[in-house]
Amino acid sequence: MSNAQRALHKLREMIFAGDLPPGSNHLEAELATHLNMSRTPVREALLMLEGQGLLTLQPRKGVRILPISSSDMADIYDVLTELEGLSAEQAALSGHSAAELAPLKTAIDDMDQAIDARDLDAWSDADDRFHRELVRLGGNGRVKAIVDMMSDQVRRARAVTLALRPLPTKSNDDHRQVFEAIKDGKPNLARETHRAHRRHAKDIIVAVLEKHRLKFV
Amino acid sequence: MSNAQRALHKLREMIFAGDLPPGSNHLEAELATHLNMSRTPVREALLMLEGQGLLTLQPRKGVRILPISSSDMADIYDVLTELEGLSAEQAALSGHSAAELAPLKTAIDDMDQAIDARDLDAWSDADDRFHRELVRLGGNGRVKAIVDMMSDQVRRARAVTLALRPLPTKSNDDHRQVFEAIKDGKPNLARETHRAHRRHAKDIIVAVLEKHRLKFV
DNA sequence: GCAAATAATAATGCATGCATTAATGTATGC
DNA sequence: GCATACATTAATGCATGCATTATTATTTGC
Repeated sequence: MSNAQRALHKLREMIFAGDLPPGSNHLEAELATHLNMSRTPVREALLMLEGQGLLTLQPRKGVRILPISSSDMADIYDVLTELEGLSAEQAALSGHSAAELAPLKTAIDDMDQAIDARDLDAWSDADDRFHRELVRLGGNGRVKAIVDMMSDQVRRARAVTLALRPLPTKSNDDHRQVFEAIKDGKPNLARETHRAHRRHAKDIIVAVLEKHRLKFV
Repeated sequence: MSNAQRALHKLREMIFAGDLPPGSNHLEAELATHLNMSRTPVREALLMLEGQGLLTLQPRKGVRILPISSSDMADIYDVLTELEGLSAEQAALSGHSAAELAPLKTAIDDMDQAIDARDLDAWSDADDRFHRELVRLGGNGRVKAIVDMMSDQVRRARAVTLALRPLPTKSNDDHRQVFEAIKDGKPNLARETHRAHRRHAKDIIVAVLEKHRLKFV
């Protein structure tokens, strides 16, 4: 694995772990020293992360980790609503076998378990799996790439919001309905059910972000 | 303007002009010589273009300009259908003034003129303007960024397909209906009308690409 | 004559150093 | 005392060169 790849992964980790918090600035040289390599591969990694919307390179001001406002999150959820809705529709149209749908089912069951156990991390992990699997079943590579990027942003915001909101006990009913619609080959139902699910999730997370926006820089 | 920026723009031009055709391979050093700069800024530009899905960097094989298959184009149009549909909906919800909607109207009128004059380039240009303006009116920055990227790919494919298909005399009726729905504040109508328009366009371009896929590498 | 091993070639990945340029601090004139 | 000009500082942007590594060519053994 190249140094640039290593830098990319490490910097992503640092961003998601909060070592590089939203709104903070960092010099290329600092990051290079920290990563124990020269500026060249670090710069390459930073350019890629800029393309992914996680930061911007500001000449002479350093690398700025982009904050996520509530309106950013609204935009992101709107995109997710459309593209995951499309994925649900396409998945229902594809006539996937029970075996192919198994990971989706597993994710839903895991969420149930996590809710019973009041385990936020486990729930969050299973929720991610559900949405990733849904998009995979949709079979559109571009959608997958876009949703992955947007999900990164959601994950960053979730680091703040998850502790601030109740366990989403109800959302798994939605997931199960989407699953059934896909299994039964009902594209329109799958699509609209999932869209409604995402719109609801958007309202919740945007409200939480608005309420606690002072915590964001 | 930095050399890296210049390289980015120049390489994009070369790709869209067909100087770097889909499927072709090129060495970093060659490109750097051609652009009259060192490999470093060229490499930075290439990394950005890789992020935009126009090419891939293959160690020791050179830069490969990505070909566009008919199934790629189907995926891309599906994304455009959803996100532009969302934009039309949001634009209709925003209560834009006649002045704000003027560029959209102008683009439609220009397409009419281009059709009368049998001017494919002018039509293509006005069509781009219409879609870009629609997305701008939608007011979602993420949607705009994604649609811009996908539109680049459509433009690359269009370089091949435009000469192969008849002037889209009918499509301007669709555009006008979308415009009216936005002006009249009918989000659902705007959304569904535009979605139908894009689905139709998808069928046409995919059919053309399938028929002439041998021309693509 | 063919296969495998080895050598030669060539392109990338990265470290390094320097020139450029923006930002900050200092001094000078009014 | 304030504003403007100048000097200083520091970070980036980029050129350069080299080490690494994959590919190709060559050789050698069978």
